[in-house]
Amino acid sequence: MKISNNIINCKSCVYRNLLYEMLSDEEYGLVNSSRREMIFKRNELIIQEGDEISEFMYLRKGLVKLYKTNSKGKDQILSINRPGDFINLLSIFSNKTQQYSVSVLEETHVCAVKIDTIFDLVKLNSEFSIRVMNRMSYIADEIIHKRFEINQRQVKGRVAYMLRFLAEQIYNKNEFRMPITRRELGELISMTTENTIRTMSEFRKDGIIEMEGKNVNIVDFDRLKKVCEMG
Amino acid sequence: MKISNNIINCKSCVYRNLLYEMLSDEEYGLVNSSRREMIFKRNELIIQEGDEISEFMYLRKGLVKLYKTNSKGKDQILSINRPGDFINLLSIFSNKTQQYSVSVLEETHVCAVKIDTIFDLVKLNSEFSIRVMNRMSYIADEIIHKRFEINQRQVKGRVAYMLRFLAEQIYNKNEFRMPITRRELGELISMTTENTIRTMSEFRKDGIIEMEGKNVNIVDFDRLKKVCEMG
DNA sequence: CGCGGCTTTGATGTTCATCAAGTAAAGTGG
DNA sequence: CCACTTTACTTGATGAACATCAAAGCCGCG
Repeated sequence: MKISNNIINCKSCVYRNLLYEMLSDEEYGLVNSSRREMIFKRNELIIQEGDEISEFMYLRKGLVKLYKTNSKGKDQILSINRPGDFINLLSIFSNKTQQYSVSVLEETHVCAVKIDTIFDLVKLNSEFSIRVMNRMSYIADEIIHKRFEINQRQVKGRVAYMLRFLAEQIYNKNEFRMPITRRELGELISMTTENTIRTMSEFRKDGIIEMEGKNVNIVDFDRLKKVCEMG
Repeated sequence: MKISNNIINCKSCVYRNLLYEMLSDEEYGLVNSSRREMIFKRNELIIQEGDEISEFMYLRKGLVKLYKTNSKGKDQILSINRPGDFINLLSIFSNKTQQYSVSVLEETHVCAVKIDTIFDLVKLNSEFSIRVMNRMSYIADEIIHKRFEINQRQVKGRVAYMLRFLAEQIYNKNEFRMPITRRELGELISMTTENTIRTMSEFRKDGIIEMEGKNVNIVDFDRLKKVCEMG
């Protein structure tokens, strides 16, 4: 991780609209003065489960995974998040410690604002409160919904679901470079690395995808959809 | 469902402390004037997934299940909730429609407050906002945490986990009447009814529990714990 | 260039879902 | 309130789905 020297003007930041647009200049000054900006490289840890929560963090750019480690040392990935997802928002208001770890899949720019500043803003500006609640609600619903979808499928359906997710929601393309290893893909859909790979190989043999290392091209999207919907 | 005639004085309500304690008398009057109270019997539906959200609802008394129905008509239970858990809180601030269904396991008293009143209160009272966020955060974390714990276990561990949950968190006793059917227990831990029953029968044969119909008595709690922790 | 982590495939066994079939309990309508 | 119908509960047999173990090639990085 390195502290960003080249601090980007917040006026041009997408979050100015998403979260801060209703703040007065004075209120926004509070954010800015308690804000720091960081850049993380792939595999770096942004948040460690169990750490004390002192800042509210959000992604300006990049891709991260949100996960928990169980007592046997195995990780379970809860979600993959992009800018707009407030990565520690869920725990911030009920816990003193982080409930999930967050690490970096693709180079990520993070803004961190002192948690006390967020509380101050909630007190000062009710529109801001509503926005925060809206984002919390949205993230919680999304995580729960995704786990629900994954849970009711078996292996083929799960892999298909995640490939669709990556193509449709992350990259908006049928061809992309997988941001996660096969093991991580397994951790995301609750199956072993071997079966994850086997299933992807099967999709390739069936002509649903092309695949070379981390590069994936979904050549028969309709059939992928069908597998995803069937099971 | 019937509308409660015998409206209980809110001053004596546990939620006066949990959620409303910082409201002024005037603010509290807003709640009261837009509030209605209902009583539901077992198996009645309080909230239907997809319905429009017009009220914020919370349990005064009782036990409910929160669930989603998949495209094949199968239910998956997300959580079992008691008073203090705000049953549609999670979706309220990001969705126009309910994301989960809620139905009754044990006779339940519900208070419903118009959603607009909640928004008004958020605007009027920032302490109230913080409380709402705290509860949202807590519920989301709890649902996600439970699914995480269930997911990493296999059948025996899952059943053991749920029996512990019922004994420790719902009834505070080793002997209780199961509030859910075997099928519902299966829906809660993502396994078939048959295997759920088989596993419970096994626990009985092994002398971990006694069981007669819906009545369960955990006679060897240490061993149940061990099964729960092992797998 | 060598070491560790990632990827891949095959063989094997375990876990679990499904099907079947019967008993028990609970709800429903005359 | 009893006959009837439906839903819940239970056990066994079977096979499918999946985890585990093993072995080997590959890739990237210090």
